[in-house]
Amino acid sequence: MEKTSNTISRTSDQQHDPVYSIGTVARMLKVSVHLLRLYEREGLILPIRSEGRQRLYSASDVSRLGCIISAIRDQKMSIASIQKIQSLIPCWKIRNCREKDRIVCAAFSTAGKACWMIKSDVLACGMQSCRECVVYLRSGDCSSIKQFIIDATSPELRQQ
DNA sequence: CTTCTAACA
DNA sequence: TGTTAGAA
Repeated sequence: MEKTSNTISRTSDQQHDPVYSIGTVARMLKVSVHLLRLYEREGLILPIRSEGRQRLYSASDVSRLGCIISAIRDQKMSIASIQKIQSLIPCWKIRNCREKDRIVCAAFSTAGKACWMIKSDVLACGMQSCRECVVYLRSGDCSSIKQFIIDATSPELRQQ
């Protein structure tokens, strides 16, 4: 079952296929390419790069960006506040990190940055590509992120 | 298309 | 601070 997997299965998944150029995404979301690059620098989005170092976005990247843009535009959230919320996602729970690993993990001890933004060699999960990690992937959908955290963390926390 | 810097509201 | 404009 994919519920217990830490990565999304990769069999020509249309949702996660990186096919859109930055210009295409900018046109789809009605924003400038400059802005999309800023959001990437700030760690809000992780597009992959083609061999020519050009950004490629998937369909889920586009909906993730839609979520971000509406948070900034409509809900008047700042980039920093989005980063703050993302930094509070319990990745150690979601990925079932051991206690002794979590204690020394840079992703756990760093405040204000999401785990996928942290470049450190002391990441407990040892994730190579955070783009394919469930913590990053499932946190992009504003409408289901709370349910995702409930499902992904231990069931004993659910009662009460 | 890319990164970088400067500037606007 | 979010966003845009232009250089190279």
